[in-house]
Parts: sequence; C-alpha cells; structure tokens
Amino acid sequence: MDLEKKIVQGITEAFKKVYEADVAESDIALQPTKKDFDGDLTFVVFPFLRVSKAKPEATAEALGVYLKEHVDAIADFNVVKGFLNLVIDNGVWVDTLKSIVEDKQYGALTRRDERVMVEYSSPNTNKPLHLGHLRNNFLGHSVSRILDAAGYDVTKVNLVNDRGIHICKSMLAYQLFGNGEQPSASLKGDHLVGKYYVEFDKAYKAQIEELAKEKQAGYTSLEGVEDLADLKKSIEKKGKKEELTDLEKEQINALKEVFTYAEKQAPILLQAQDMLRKWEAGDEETIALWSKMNGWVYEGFDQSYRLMGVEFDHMYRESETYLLGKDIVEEGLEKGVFFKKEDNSVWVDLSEDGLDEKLVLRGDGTAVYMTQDMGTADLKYKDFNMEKSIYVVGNEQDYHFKVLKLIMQKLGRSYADGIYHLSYGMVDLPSGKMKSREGTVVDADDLINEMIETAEERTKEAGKIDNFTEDEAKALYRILALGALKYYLLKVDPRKRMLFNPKESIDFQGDTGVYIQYNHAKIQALLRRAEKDGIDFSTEKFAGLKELSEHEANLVAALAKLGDKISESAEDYAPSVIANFVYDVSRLYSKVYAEMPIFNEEDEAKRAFRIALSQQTARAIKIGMNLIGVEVPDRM
RNA sequence: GGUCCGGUAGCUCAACUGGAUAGAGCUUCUGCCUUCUAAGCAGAAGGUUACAGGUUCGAGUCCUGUCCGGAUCACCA
Repeated sequence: MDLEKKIVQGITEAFKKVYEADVAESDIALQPTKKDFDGDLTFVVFPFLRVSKAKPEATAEALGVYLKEHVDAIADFNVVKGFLNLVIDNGVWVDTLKSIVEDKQYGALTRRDERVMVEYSSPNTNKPLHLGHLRNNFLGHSVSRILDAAGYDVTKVNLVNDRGIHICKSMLAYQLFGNGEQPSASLKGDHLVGKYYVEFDKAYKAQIEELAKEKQAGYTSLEGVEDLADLKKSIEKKGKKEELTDLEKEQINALKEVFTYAEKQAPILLQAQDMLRKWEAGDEETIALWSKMNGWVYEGFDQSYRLMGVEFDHMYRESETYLLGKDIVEEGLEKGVFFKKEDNSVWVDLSEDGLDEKLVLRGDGTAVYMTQDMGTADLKYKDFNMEKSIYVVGNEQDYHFKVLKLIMQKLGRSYADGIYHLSYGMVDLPSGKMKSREGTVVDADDLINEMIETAEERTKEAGKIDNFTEDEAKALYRILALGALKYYLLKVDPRKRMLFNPKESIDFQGDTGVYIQYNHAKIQALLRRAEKDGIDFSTEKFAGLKELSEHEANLVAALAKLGDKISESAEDYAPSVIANFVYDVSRLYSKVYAEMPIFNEEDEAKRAFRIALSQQTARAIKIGMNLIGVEVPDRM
C-alpha cells in the first residue's frame, strides 16, 4: 500500500536532511504499533543509530519532527525509547476506504506469466478418505486458490495410487468373501472396497497366527507358550526399558524368525502377490475385477470431493505412470549422476549433500517409488510446462522429496528448483495414530456428515432459521459445517501435527469459521436494510469525514492489507496467513459493530462511512474465506 | 545411533521473519439484549516461551549443548 511507501520515503529524506546520511528504502521497515501505545505505525530507530550518531530518543524525535512537518499523512508522533510511533491522519483512512471501494481488483494481484502445479489429495484406491486426507485436500485446494489470487496460472492435479499390492489385497478379499456385494446407498463404493481391505487384513492375521503355531514346535524356548503375538509384544515393550533375560533374548529371536516366516508365507498374501503379477501381465480377469472395483472407488471419491468442495484440473493414475522413469535412470547413468552396483541396481550418491545413497532402480530392473516419481515429474512438465511444482504430501515423506528435488537438480531439469514439498503433520487421535487396517480412522464422509448434523442442532438451538425453506436451511448447515472444519484444519501451521478429538466436536464459538461467517451474514442483513431504506453510502457521502474511532481506523488499516496477506501466504504456501487475516478483520469489525450506531447515527457522513466500511469488510471476508475454500452465507 | 521437524497460558493456536509490557479463542468468574443478528461485546483470571549457556542496544525468534515428542534412514508406495 502506498501509505507505507510514502512514509518510508519520508524517513530516508529525513535521514538525508537531518543527518546527511543515505539510508536505503529497502532497509526501512514499519510495523503496526502495539495496542498499548499511541499511534498506527512504528519505526524502530535502533538499527540506525550508527547513521545518526545520536541517542535513540533524540534520533526518533528528530525524525518525527521532520515527518510531521513534511509528510501529509502523518498527523502526530510520539517517542518511546527507540520507537517512533506515528499517528496517521484520519483523512488517510477515509481515503483508503474510498480507494478500496473503487478498487475492482481488490484481493487479486496482477497476473504473472508463471505456471504452478499443485498436486494434492493423492488417495489410494483401496480405502475411503479419512481425516488426514481432509487436511491434505483442504491445504492443496486452498493453496491453489491463493496462488491463483497471487497471479499465478495454477493447475490442480491428483495423482491417484490405483495399483500395487495393497489394491490387490482388497480385490482378493472381495473375490474370496464378497459374494458379489455391490455398492449401495448405505455403502458407497470406496467404503465397500475399504471394507474388504480390512477383511484381507483380518484373514491375513489369522493365517499368520496359524502358521506361527505350526512353526513354534521347532523352538524349545517357545514350548508351552499360548499366545505368541502377545509374548512378542510384551518382550519388545520390556526390551525398550530394561535388560532382557537370556531366555527372553532367545525367545525374541525365535519369535522374529517364526513371524517373519509366517508373514511371508501366509497363503492369502501369496495369492495377493500372484494377483499383482497377473495384473502386471495384463490378465483379463484380474484387470476386469480391478477396473470394476476402481470404478466404484472413483464414484465414491467423486461424491466425497463434491461434499468437501474440492476439485482438480487433471488426474494422473499410477497405473499409467508406474513404468515411467527408467529412461531417466539411463540418462542419469550416462551423465554420471547415478552409478551401478555389482548386482545391477542403480543408485545415487548424495553424501556430498548431507544425505546418503539412495536406490533409484532395483537390480532386476524394476522400478521403485523414486523411479516413478522422477518419470512423473518429467511427464507433468511435458504436459503443463510449469515453473513451480507443489507437492502436498505428509511429512513422513520429507526425505523422499528432498532426494527427488536434488536428483532432478543434478539432472539439470529446468523445473527442479521450483519443486516444493508442502509437508504437513499427521492428524492424530487421542488414542494415537490412525491406522486404516485396524479400523481406527476418522472417516472423512462420516466426519463431514456429523459436522452437518451438529450445525443443524446448533442452528436450531439458536433459533436462527425462522423464515428459511428446507433447502435453504440444509444449504446453510453444510456451509457452516464445512466452514468450521476447514477453518479448524487450515488456521494451523501445516507443519505441526495436530490432535483431533472426535468426541469434542469442533467449536462454533470464538476463533472459528462460524464466527467469521456470522459477521458476514450480519453485514449482509445490514446492507439489505440500507437498500430498503434507500440510504446512499457512496464514497462522496463520506469523503470529507475527519473523525473516526480507533476501531474504525484499525479496521480500515487491516482491510488495506489484504493484498500483502495474499502475497505473503502465496510465498509461504500458508493458508493460515489468510485464515488469521479474516479472523482479525472479523474481530475488529465486531468491535466496531458493537460500539458504533449505524442506522441511529445522525451524522450522514459517519453513517455512510460505517455502511461502506461494513460492506468492504464483508467483501474482504468473502474473498479471504474463498481463498481457504470456505463459503459465506448471506443469512444465518 | 545419523538426519529432519516440532515443544509458547490448564487446552487449541498467534506473534508481521531480531523489537516495546508475548497475544487470541476455549474453559472459569463478572457485567451487557424494550434500538441495526447475543453463533456477539466489555472485563477479570491464567506465562521462567521445555532447560542451560552464548551472540547484541534488544531473543519466543539466531548459534551451541541437553531433555521431551514425532518422522525418516527399506530392492514398500
């Protein structure tokens, strides 16, 4: 905003005139004045004492005197130690609001000719989406919108993991135990497939136990033991804390052998592996089952994505990309970036970069995860030609993406520097980590639907929907529920892992999405009344206004920062910046709203100003909430 | 064990990238609806920023070490 620029220029000028010193404008930073002090903006003079060769108070005083005299916007100043607090003239805030009203592009930065790809969601087609996916999807979707607002050309892609041994597991279980079950209204496709993934695990565990029992006979140390798994657990637990006895050591070794054998030889696992081989060989029957079940899952996902309000421009499927990357391995060998070991496996040595050696191709010539990701990276670039590539993936893959970026840099890919892993922390439950195989997950669909029910209850309690139609009420519940959920997940720094307690439903009071939506709805009601009463609150009506309350001035100052906040959040890929911004704006507005009369205000200029301020606040809230993927209601 | 990430009020989180007396919300307590939506506003209470050093005018923020939690170090994806 040019207010700050003007003041910064004024400060450099002051340094020149008062101290005959050159200070670069880029070295001068202003910060908002803390609440307890008088003023709007503060300049910290400590770093410039070398230049002024005077005491902090004297320096600040001298600069303040100069600024008050030469910069129109500055009405007054005060000095506290080395802090020069500047009081901005109220007229500036009135003008600022006026320029926001007139700014058709408010909240959209100038376009730049730069393409960014955001990859997010990336589900597996063997189980439904869960709470962790919600964080991922909301993050990716929000970052896409923020980058778009910041002027980038954004492509949203979803790389679906639709093949592999885990997919075969649910296929096999369905084949064995499914009895031809079909998706239904009560069990959508992704949930149905997920159910058989759990079934597989149950059967697998039972077989392991059985095999282990058979194998137990060969070990004297395990004679008479009833529950092998239980014993293994208790010894492992003990081993972490204290020394084991000789018998226990012998037992744990025996147990490891027994279970390794059982886990590898369980018939149902061998069958699944066989199925994967058939799939790779293109076996018709297997492919048909795979297509059918994946189709169910995609239908289920589509419903979930619609419910969540996220979307994609392009889908990549791993079944189509998993063979890619082998040519890059060849290229890397030629360029000397990779090297081959005796067993023919191919590696990259990253010890110079503080990492170790990493496998990029197996000895038998088959691909690993890294091989595929290299290939996919090239494919994406070929398809979309982007400068930046954001991967929204959990922090468990920090190492993988560090390596991927390094490799692509070493291979000289133009897009390599633009690779960014937007790493986020896991969502944990009070009981610990979510494990889909063990059924301890918070399902995404269930959670959203529960939130919608809660929203309905709260709304009815508050008696807010007297003249809503059934459809309007339903739409409102959904908006409130998703708003609460998205805001809750996005206001936090993505890197931090977070605890989610399903028993305590997400708040509807205080620092929440609902609070922000409420302010928007309140303003819309106010604007409807202004229109009904035919009140003119155009900029001419308040142009000459000289008197503002502190809260009004603060609110205008906050509204003026929207653009800065968008660039900041785009640079850091941080939706939390926007979430905090809309909350700040809402809080400031609440104060203004509570303290200031609007329709009862006699002074027409003040009344017009307050209505216009309300209107622009609603505008900022709507823009900001849209950036974090949250809708705002006009009534609630 | 190596590497990376985190640790701020009882709880959930901020802190403009080194600035002033570390701020919000939840919870608890006290006020405020015969005038614009009380899903709100005003106030009270709550802190050795895990710990110990260091850097400097100034440290939650930077450096070193320690402790706690998590992730990762697979020819799994």
